[in-house]
Amino acid sequence: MTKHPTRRDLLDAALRLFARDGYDATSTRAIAAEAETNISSIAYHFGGKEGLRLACADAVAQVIGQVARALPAGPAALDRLAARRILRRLVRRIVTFLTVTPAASGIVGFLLRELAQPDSPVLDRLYDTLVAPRHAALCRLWAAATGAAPDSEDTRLAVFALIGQVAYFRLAAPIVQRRMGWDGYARREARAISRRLIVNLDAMLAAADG
Amino acid sequence: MTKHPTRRDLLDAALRLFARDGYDATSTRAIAAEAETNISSIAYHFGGKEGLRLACADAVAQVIGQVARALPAGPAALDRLAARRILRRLVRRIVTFLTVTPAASGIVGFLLRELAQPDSPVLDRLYDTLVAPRHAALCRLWAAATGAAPDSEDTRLAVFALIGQVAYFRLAAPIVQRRMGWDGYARREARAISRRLIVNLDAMLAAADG
DNA sequence: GTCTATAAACAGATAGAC
DNA sequence: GTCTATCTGTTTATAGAC
Repeated sequence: MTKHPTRRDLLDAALRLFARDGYDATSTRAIAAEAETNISSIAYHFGGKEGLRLACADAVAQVIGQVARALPAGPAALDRLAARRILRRLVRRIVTFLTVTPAASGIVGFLLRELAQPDSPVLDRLYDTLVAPRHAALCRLWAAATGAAPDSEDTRLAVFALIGQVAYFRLAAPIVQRRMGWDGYARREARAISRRLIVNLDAMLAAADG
Repeated sequence: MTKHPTRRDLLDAALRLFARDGYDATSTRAIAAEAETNISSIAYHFGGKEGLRLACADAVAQVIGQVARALPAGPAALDRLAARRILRRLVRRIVTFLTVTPAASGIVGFLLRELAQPDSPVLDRLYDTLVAPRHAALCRLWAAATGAAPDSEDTRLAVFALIGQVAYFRLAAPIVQRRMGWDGYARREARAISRRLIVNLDAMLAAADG
């Protein structure tokens, strides 16, 4: 055995299996086998299956944070055109990440499964450190791009709708790919999705101009 | 005990629990308890846990079929305005169903969990009887409303994007409601979501007019 | 740090009384 | 049809050798 089973291997394996099959459907035996180590190493490194789940949540939050780093953090004033440019870049960036990045399937699959579960023990952590600040930043960007109030109900809903149409392509990937006749997501498919979502974004922005 | 435990009770309980916690995380004991009957009645009525899952899939397909019944089945020619009217009605109808119908949470939750699982044994059935024909009908409607080709790649993607932004509000309901400061979805919330999604739909349609 | 072996709880399925 | 009781396999966690 030339390769040492490590903490990192377990984390990668767990993220992949949690995303594909769900937390409960994934046994620690399967994770250990995928990581090519033994079961008890999970308890050693993470304290147990639940600890591994929380570690996955932290890893996911970190990666998503990187992808969304194009978002301006502060409430700096942006003119309309600059804000719209950033929004378009973000949509393209997120679609590319969701489709062609190899680890994206696991990361987003894990995230969406946890978010769909109202009483998930990792939801609080993910919401406070990831969802709330990023969504607020997107709302400020949307407000700058459209002239709407950043805290208005409609602004927040518009941002959720924007996120929703992007996220759906990863969430419902099996049926999307089947219906499109695609074997998976690669560069060409990412471009086709990106193009349509940018059209939609521009249409929503144009509608805001009255 | 005035109420007889029945097949229907088991189906309702299973749908609710499968949607909330996922298939694997739901034990037959929990289903039986929720239905106020005993475990072995699952085997009696459905042959086992997997049979109950398939029965849930059939029930879901039937209800969704009812909600989408406003969709024209045939390839009858529609003028632009009529097609757009139907599209708007559908969006409102689906949002209302997703938010205020009590059973919607269970039905959609179950559906989305199954669709997210590439190798789910019920995916094939749901895809053939529900997803593919409804998506195709929506594509024809979209084509009639915009002048695009009903089978073009972009038309199919546009329809998925449209579905995605609606579905997201049910899928990510926990974070949406937390961020919006909502206690749940009721009439007022459904109207707010509907209003934004109709704005987006009209914007997308307007963009198609060049 | 990594392993084997095992404990204690839990799963789904089923036999058989009524 | 509905129930109790139980079988058989699997789960997570852990004790302890190395």
